[in-house]
Amino acid sequence: MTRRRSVTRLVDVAAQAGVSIATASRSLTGTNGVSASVADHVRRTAEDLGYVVNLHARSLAGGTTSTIGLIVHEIGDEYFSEIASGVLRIATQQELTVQICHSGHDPEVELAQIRTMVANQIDGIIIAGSGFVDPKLQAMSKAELISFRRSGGRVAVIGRHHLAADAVLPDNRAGGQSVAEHLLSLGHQRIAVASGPRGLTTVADRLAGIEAALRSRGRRLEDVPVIEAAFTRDGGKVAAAKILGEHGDVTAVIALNDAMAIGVLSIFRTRGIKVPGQVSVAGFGDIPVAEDLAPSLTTVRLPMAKMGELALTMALKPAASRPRRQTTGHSLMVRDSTGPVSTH
Amino acid sequence: MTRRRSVTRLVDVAAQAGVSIATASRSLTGTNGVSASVADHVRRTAEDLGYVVNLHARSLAGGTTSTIGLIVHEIGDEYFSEIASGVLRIATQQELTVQICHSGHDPEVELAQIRTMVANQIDGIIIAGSGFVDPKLQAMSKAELISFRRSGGRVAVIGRHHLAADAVLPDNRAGGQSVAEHLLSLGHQRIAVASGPRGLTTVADRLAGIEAALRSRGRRLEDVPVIEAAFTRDGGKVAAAKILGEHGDVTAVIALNDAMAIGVLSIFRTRGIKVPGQVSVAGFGDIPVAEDLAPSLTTVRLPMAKMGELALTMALKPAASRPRRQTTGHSLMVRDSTGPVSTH
DNA sequence: CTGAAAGCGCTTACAG
DNA sequence: CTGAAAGCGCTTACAG
Repeated sequence: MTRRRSVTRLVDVAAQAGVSIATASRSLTGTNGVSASVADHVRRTAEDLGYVVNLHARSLAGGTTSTIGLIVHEIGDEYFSEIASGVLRIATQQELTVQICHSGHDPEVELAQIRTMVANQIDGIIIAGSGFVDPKLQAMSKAELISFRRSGGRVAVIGRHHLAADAVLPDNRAGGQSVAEHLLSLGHQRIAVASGPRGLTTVADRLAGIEAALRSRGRRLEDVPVIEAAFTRDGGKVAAAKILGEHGDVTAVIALNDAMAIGVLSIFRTRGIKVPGQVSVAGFGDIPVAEDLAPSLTTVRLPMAKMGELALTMALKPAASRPRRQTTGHSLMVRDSTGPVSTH
Repeated sequence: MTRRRSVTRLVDVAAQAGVSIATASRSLTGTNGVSASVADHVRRTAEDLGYVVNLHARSLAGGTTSTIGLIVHEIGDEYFSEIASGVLRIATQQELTVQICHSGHDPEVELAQIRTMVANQIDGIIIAGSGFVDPKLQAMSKAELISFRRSGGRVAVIGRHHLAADAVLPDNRAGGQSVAEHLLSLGHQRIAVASGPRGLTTVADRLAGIEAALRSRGRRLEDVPVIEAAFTRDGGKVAAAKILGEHGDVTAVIALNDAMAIGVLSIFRTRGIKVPGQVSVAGFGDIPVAEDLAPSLTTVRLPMAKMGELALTMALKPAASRPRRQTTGHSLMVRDSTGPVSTH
């Protein structure tokens, strides 16, 4: 954009304080080897002059940036804004700058964003979106991240990726199992799943958990309608409409995230379907509003903000020889949207 | 952090392509004055080598960064994540990097964040939090922004601030008036307000709108209990409890944002208070989930994502001689949480 | 403890 | 159309 007019520079501070720029630099960065009185004087002078260091110059000269990049699918989605909130909490605390961008579930966009971040000499990258079941889709991103790591960059991902990076692993599989078992134990036999794209690892893992629960009762996932739609509220609406149309006999719906569950509840409300009287509905994630829905939503709680904190914390540690994994727990929040299967 | 090992630099590309770094630079930035064939060759070479420009060096040499800063109170709040989503939409489109940070309703934190951004040679700053009624609280921020603008930086704020910057002005006053009139016309005489801190301009403006509606019916704001609490869901709970305890006769509650309204609904549900049968509840903002609450929330719709888009769009335009203001509209979304005053 | 100087990786007048 | 060179504002060996 426009060329910036010159502002106060280190050389101005040094001149004003009557020292060399080397001493001025050391005083301001807190490098030792400067007498306390001189350092103090320089700092005061800088303050008086309203000096702020040019981070680009510092980065170029010193090789550090103190900034980390955060890639989310869509910040308007509460799942990601909670994660982002956790990341920002730690970042503020560590005086780190955070760059944020959308990937929109698109591997090509993700790759472009990673490249931009690398170009920005970012210190670390956190990828918070779901991975893809097909490793080919992220092969380019993977190559980019490997070279980034090789040059000293740090990477942490949230969720299962084929990116060979430190990872925070949400308890998707076990969570899926818990919620399915909950419904099965309430007597539900005809369960449908409002699912996001099965190409996403998040979706695949949650489905795998549901499958495990079914298996333990001698049933198979293949016998359960899994309706794929967008991993959003609108996707939930689409899935709900389809379930109503094609599988009118279901007594329970598991939505694979809370956004979809909200869409399902919305359609059911519109169509006058009683929840949980006629159909039980469960979600996944436990975004803050889940307990304020009516009926309040039974869902699998994942510690989103905590996951953001963990990811950044991992990224700040020196790289290990092999990728670290940190699993989160989950808890099934049983609320009002699920109940025993009605027997009439 | 750690010093980065050297990666492919422009000089490597130039050597490989057999041209000077000046020509290589021009080819890559698309500056004209390079023969098409040479430029093409350089670009291909760069691609082959996986070259990505060092933005810090570019910034230092050229004075541009292509990055903008976004300051929100808290990204976990849907109001701000919607705004951020709008900002990111435009930013992606314009190939701009976005730095994001929390201010947490704290003027000092805000000031520190602004300074960091200025130090980062950011091209533009967007402040999305509410302003403060007391101009003194942001005097330092204002000074910082003025000097930032003087040196070529661009600033846009969302909401009323004493910052003398381009502003997107949410329709807070008119919105407050609309929602109050809605309730008054439903026959409600005893209305309480679940309010955020009155020191925030957002709160003050919404209250002013409510006051205008009351005045037009010959009533005064002073006669209405305005319960101040945190501008969050928890604050809404606190306010609701207080209203129930101290003003048990109210028939309607206006919450000054949707987060507070959700808290109010939550308490009312717990206490078994029928909405809108016993008490009507209205919010402000229309976050996406508002229509999915039960009862669905009557609220003032503000185009949050659009506001984010507008703010960045303004910031990208060359500065005008005097601050521009762009007002948004609002619409009252009448849903199920408000109804006529019960007459028994 | 302090300073002169090299160098980080680019862009952009300036000259040809 | 192309290149040699200066310079952006810092940090950090290297000398003293």
